[in-house]
Formats: sequence, structure tokens, C-alpha cells
Amino acid sequence: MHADNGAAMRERTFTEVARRDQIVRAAISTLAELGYAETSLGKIARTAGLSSVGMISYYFDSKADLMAEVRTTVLAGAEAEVGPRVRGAPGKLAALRAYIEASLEYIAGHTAEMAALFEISSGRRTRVESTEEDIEAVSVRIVAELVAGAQEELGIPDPLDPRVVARAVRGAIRTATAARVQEEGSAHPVDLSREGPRIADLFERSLRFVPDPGGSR
Amino acid sequence: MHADNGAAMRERTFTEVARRDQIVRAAISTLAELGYAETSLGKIARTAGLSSVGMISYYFDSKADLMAEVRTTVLAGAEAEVGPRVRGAPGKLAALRAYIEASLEYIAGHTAEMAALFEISSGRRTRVESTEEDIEAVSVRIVAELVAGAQEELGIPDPLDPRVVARAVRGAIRTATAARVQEEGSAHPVDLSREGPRIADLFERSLRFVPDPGGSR
Amino acid sequence: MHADNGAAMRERTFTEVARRDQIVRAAISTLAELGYAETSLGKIARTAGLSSVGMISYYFDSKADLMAEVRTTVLAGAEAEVGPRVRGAPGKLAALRAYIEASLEYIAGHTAEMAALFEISSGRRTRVESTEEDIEAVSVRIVAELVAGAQEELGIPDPLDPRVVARAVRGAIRTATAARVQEEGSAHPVDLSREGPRIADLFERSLRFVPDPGGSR
Amino acid sequence: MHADNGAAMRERTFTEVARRDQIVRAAISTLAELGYAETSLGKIARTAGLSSVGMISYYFDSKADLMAEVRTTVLAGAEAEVGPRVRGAPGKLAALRAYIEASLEYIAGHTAEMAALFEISSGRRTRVESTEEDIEAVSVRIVAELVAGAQEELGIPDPLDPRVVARAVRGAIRTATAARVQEEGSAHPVDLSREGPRIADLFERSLRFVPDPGGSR
DNA sequence: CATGAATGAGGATTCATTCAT
DNA sequence: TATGAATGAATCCTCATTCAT
Repeated sequence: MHADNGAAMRERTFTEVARRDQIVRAAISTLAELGYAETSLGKIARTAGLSSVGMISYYFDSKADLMAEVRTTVLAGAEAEVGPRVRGAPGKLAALRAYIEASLEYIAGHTAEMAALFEISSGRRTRVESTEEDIEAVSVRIVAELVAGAQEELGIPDPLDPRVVARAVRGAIRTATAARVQEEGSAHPVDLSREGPRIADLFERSLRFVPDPGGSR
Repeated sequence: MHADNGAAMRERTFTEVARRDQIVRAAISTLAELGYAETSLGKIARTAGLSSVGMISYYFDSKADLMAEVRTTVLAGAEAEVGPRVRGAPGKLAALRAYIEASLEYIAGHTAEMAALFEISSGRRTRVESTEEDIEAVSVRIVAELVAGAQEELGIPDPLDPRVVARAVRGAIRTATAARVQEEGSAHPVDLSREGPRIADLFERSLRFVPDPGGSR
Repeated sequence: MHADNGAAMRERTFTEVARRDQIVRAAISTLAELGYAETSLGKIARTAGLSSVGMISYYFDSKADLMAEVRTTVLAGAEAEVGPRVRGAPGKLAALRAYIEASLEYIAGHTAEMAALFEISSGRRTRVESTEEDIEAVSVRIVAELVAGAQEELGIPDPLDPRVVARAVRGAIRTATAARVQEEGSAHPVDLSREGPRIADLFERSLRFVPDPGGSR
Repeated sequence: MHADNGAAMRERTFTEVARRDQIVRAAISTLAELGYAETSLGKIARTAGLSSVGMISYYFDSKADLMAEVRTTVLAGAEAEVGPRVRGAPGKLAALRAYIEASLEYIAGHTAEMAALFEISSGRRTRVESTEEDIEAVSVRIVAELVAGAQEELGIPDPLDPRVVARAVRGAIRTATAARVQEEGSAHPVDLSREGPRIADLFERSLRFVPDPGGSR
């Protein structure tokens, strides 16, 4: 076997990097267009303008390997946009808002990547490595930290469970994305560029909310 | 062809009903365990303890037909538990809470069914019929109505967009489900039986929240 | 096995005869509509309004058995119409003309039967019995006798080989039939009712023709 | 997909050409031997000495694709022999004779090809493309032109309908072919090499025939 | 008489992967 | 580096036939 994507790397030639990138991009398009179940190496090769399927096998150990690379690439791209904005936010609540808004903006501008990511995570079951941690689990942990910080920052007397909120936040982002894809032809499609602030508002309200001391619940 | 799911209905034998049920249950298990992409009629047959794949084809016109039956079955089960509780709730806010709690309770007791449903909706691309409306779209519409009613009920001065909230609610439910599946082996798995009230609390807070006139935002 | 279509017959009950006929007629329709390759016992059963395929197996030993019955039935029908007219003709030449015209008239009125017959003879290869003689071979022999008789009758000095003429006659009949089926949607479809006399004229001319003693050929 | 028979042509490797040819030849043998209904890719593969069925799918997009190639190949071969002789004939009547004789000579030397062609045209129902015009329809049109020309050439007072004659000619050719295949084991098999001139004689007589002014008919 | 159930072989097709060049 | 060739398993599906009731 020639290709190798393990931990201890050898150098990659320029051609190799370019080819891999070309293939990964073709895979993203294909996944987004056809879905995981209908995506084959042959179709990816055709999308990439490659004459043979063997070419992919040459650069990637297996289909799973390619899928993993797609995942990594897409996640890295998202992190590159979302991460700095979260880290540059003044305070935890602002960071949470930044996370939500940046996520939805990124999603809005990278439909194919997100669709591909979605297809991979829902279409594949066999984990390549144990290190390939679940996207959602990681995201939830990160968001939960922001939520916990924000509630602390706000000094809420009866805080919500950060992980519950975090899962809701992630769910809201995911559902908004999915809705956008599905309502594409609808009369009132979801406008992702406006969705971010609205979702942020929603969660900010729940975090800011102070239970009425004499309230019913 | 023997199996028939068209308009002009035929009587169904006892054996037929039993077999179909047996196959549907096997399909649910297989989908939940392997995911849509890895679920084949052969694997379903093996799970069902059937000797031949042809047996499935005998009772279902096609794989799509079987998947549709799975979908219908699971949705009917969920509706039977969630629907009455929502309709029996005193008021819209209570109905929203009932919806969330009942959903999570049902999910908690029917992990495999929900996973199967999830796999079908995300894994299949070719819609069987246009009438087979997207589960999420329908759910969002229903929840949005509850949200709108609740906000009206509460007399909130600056209400949130009901559809934004609805998508967040659905997202929270889905993510909680997914989290439960994925964290099965984890140290702190999600306890779905407690998750419902917490998610309901979260959204109730955001709906009850009255912006401070002199607040920072 | 219950059904039996061998030579030494036992009595057939009324129901049995009726059922067999019903099935044979359904087979003819199906063959004519779908062609041999697409005709299955299941489809024949559905066409016949029978609920189960087993019914056919009950009355016919095998698919081949049913096909043989279809063949026999159709041929008997044709013979019943063509035979008397040929035998009643005044003279051999007239008999040949009667054969051609009656054949085409019968074909014109029994499209489905003829199509079914055509499908069976071209679609199936495994001979059921050696006694199931080839239709064409038999027909050619019969026509050849008429041709030979006609030439004798006319006293042609340099007669044509009767079998050559006979094969041409049969070919003309077949091709006319096929042309009718294929040109159904065409602008100038073949009118089978007029085709008979024309084909008869054609062959009568070739039989009547007396070579010019001083001619080139 | 590897095989390609679309518009945008790709270079064909030496191996590819050889393999395709090998498969086409195997298909011809199988069709001729078993008939269309019994011809499967598996049997063709076995005939071709190929270990796997997948091999055929690798070189041909579908079974229909392969059948189309068989058709094209056989027709091209026939045209290459018959065409020049028809076009080189001195006059229309001579051309008609050349057509008949050349056709039967070609058929005599290519029994399997012709049988395969016959099986394909009669066994398949779903037309690949509308441009794939029916062989018989085309042939009849060509022959009809020759017939019309010949009658004009001969200056016959009461000419026959050229299309009627053309269909008869085609029918005679086809029936002679079929007869040859079926009478292979017979005592007096048809000798196709002598059949051509005889059939030509037959039709020449009918074209040359001048009705007797005082004749019976 | 009739039917529904069941079976298992065989149909075409797709695909990931390996290999020789 | 790159490519085309080849393989064999697995996909869904159809079908003729058998059998128990």
C-alpha cells in the first residue's frame, strides 16, 4: 500500500497534496448531490474528472480513508472560521452568540461541505479509529463550556444544565441547516443568514431568564 | 406480485400480517444497528431469522416499500403516545411541555425505532411519493403552532419567531436522542427520562422571558 | 402431479376445461402484450384474475405445458377457419389463393393470438416433445403441395420448385403480419384485409408466368 | 462506469476492443443456441470463457447495450457484403436479384449471426432508442424501391404494389433462413447457396408477368 | 378444488479493491 | 505516478415450482 494517513507522516509531495485535495473536493460534491448511499468511488472519480477509479485507491487506502479525510477537511474549514470568532468574543455569553452566528453563517456559505459532512456521519457506521470522535459529542462539550461560563457570567440563581442547553443549541443549528436544504423549493425557505441572531436570541433569553420567586413553576 | 400496498386493499391473512410485522421489526433492528447505507434485504432477512431474501420480496414489493412500512409503523407508534398527551394538555404552553416530555419518554423507550426512523429519513434520497412529507417539516409546523399559542397565552411583548423556536425544539429532541445512542458506553450517558423536563424548562424560560426595558441588549 | 396433458387422456370435468381455457386466454393476452421474455406465470395469473400462481400449476404441469396448450389452441383456431376454405376451393390454384387470403383474414381478426404464437415460437427453444413439430415446417409442406398442384393445373413448362415458392408464401404472410404490428402507429399502416388478394396476385403471377422462348433469361 | 457507447467517444484500448469483440461473439453464439429468452449475461460469460459476469458489465453498460452492439456488428457485416453487390448491379431488376442472392449467400455463411439478430429483434420489447429503427421496416423500404424501379424498367402495364412485393421478398429470405436452421437435421435440408437464384427467379417471374388480355383473371 | 406460503435459484447490476504494467 | 483490467462479492428483484392445508 502506498497511501498512508496514519499519525506518523512522511512528507507529501506537491502533486500528492493537490491530487488528494482534488479528490476530496469531488467527494464533497458527490456526497452532497447523491447522498452517502449513492456515492461510489467511481462516481467520485468521474466528478473529479479522473479516468480511473484506481487513482483514488492509489491516494487513499480505502473508501473509509477518503471519507475520513473529507470529514477532517470540512471540520477544519469550519473551525477556521468559527473558532477565531468564538475566541475573540468579549465574554462567554458573547462567545456563545458568536458560536451560533458564525456556525450558521459558515453553513450558509458552505452548503455542499455541510451536506457531505451530514451524509458521512449519518451514512457510515463503522468507525475507522477510536480517535475519530463523534462531531456532535465534541461540539456539545465545547458549547456546554460556553453555556456554563455564560450562566456564571450572568449570575443566574437557578442555572440550567449546560449540557442540556448545549445539545439544544447544536440541535437548533442542525435542524436549521436541514430545514434549509429541504425547504429549498418552498414558499418561505429558511434564511440562514438571519437565522443565527434569532437562535442566539432564543438561547440568550433562556439563559438570562430569572424565575419569578412567586411564580407557578 | 403478492405484496400490495396500493390503494385497492386486499384482505391480509394472519400469516401475512405476522410475517410483515416480523420483517418490519427485523428491519428496525438492522437499521438501528448498521445504519441505512449498510442495511440490505439480506441482512434484514438474517436478523429476522429468515432463510431467504426472496421471502422479504414475497411480502414487500420492494425495499422502498418495506422502508415505507417501517416509517409508517414507527410514526404511528410515536403518535399514539405523544398525540393524546399533547391534545390533553391544559393550554398551549403545557401542550408544548407535554410534547417535549412525551417525545423524549417515547424515544427513551424506543431507541431502536427512533434510530431506524432517523436512518430512513436521512439515508434515503429518492422519495417514494411526494405525499410522503418530510417528518421534520411536519413536526416543525406542529410545534410552531404550539409555540405561537404559548407566546400568545403568556402575552409576551416581544415574541420570538415560532418557527425558529420550533426548529430548535425539534433539534433539541433529535440531538438528545442521538446523544443517547452515541453515549451508550460513556461514563455519563444522557438519561432521557430526565431530559424531557429539562428541555421543556429551557424552552419555557425563553418563551417566558421578558426583556428588561433598561437591559444591556 | 394432477394435471396431465399427455396422449392417453382421462376425462376432464367441466370446471377443469373452463379453468384451463380461462388460463390459456390470459396467457395469450399476456404474451401478446408483454412478449415471451416478460411473461411469467404470475402475470398470467393476474391477467386471468386469479389470486394465486399455484392455481396455474394446479392445472398445468409446467410453464412449458401451458405454452404448448396455447400453441395448440391458437393453431386449432386458425385451422378451423383456413382449412375449410382451402379444402372447398375449386382447384389447386384457387386453393392457394384461398389459403393466403384466409390466413391473412384470420390474422387480421386475431392479432393477439398470432402475436402470442409468434412469441412462443421465437421465445422458447426447448422442445417439449418431438411431436411438437415446427409450425413453419408443416405449413410449408402443405403450401408446397398446393403450389405443386397449381403448377400442374396450369401446365407450366418450366415450373418453380414448389418448396421455394411455399417458403416465400409463408414468409410473405408472416412479414405482412409483423409489419402490421410494427406499423401500427405509422402513417401508412398495412391493411391486412386488402393484403391477402394482393399477395395472392403476386404469387399467381409467378406461377402463371410463361418464360419467353427467345427471352434473355 | 467504464464502458461507454454515448456520443462523446473515448479512445478504446487494444484490450478493450478485443474483449468487447470476444463478448459480442459469445453473445451471438448464445443467442443463436438458446434464443433471446434464455440468454443471460451469465451464460454469455460462460460461453466466452469468462470467469465472472461482472466482466461483461465492465465492458458494457448494460445487457441492452451489449445487445445493441451485437445488432450493429451483425448488420454492419451483412451490409458490407450485400450493399456493394446491390449498388454494383446493372439496373434495378438486376439489383433486386443481387439483393436476394447476396442476402442468402451471406446468411448461408453466417447462420449464427443471423439467428442472433433474429432473436434480438423478436425477443426484445423495450426499444433502446427510437433511432434504432426496425430492421425489417428499413429493409422493406429499400427492397420496395428496387421493386418499383424494376417494374418501371420492365414497363409492366399493371404493376404490383412494390411494398407488397418487398414484404414478400423479405419474408421469403427470412423463412429460408429459419428453414435452414430448423431443417438442419432433416433428410432434405434447405441448401441456401442454391436458394438465392430460385427465389430471385420466383419474384422476377411475378414482376415480368404480363396479364393475358383475355385471361381468366 | 383452491390458495397462500415458502423456497431457492437465477436474473442484471454496482462496487471496492487488487494488480500488472 | 498513473491507469486500465479484472475480480468476486453483494445489491435488489423475479420467478417457477412445491407443499400443506
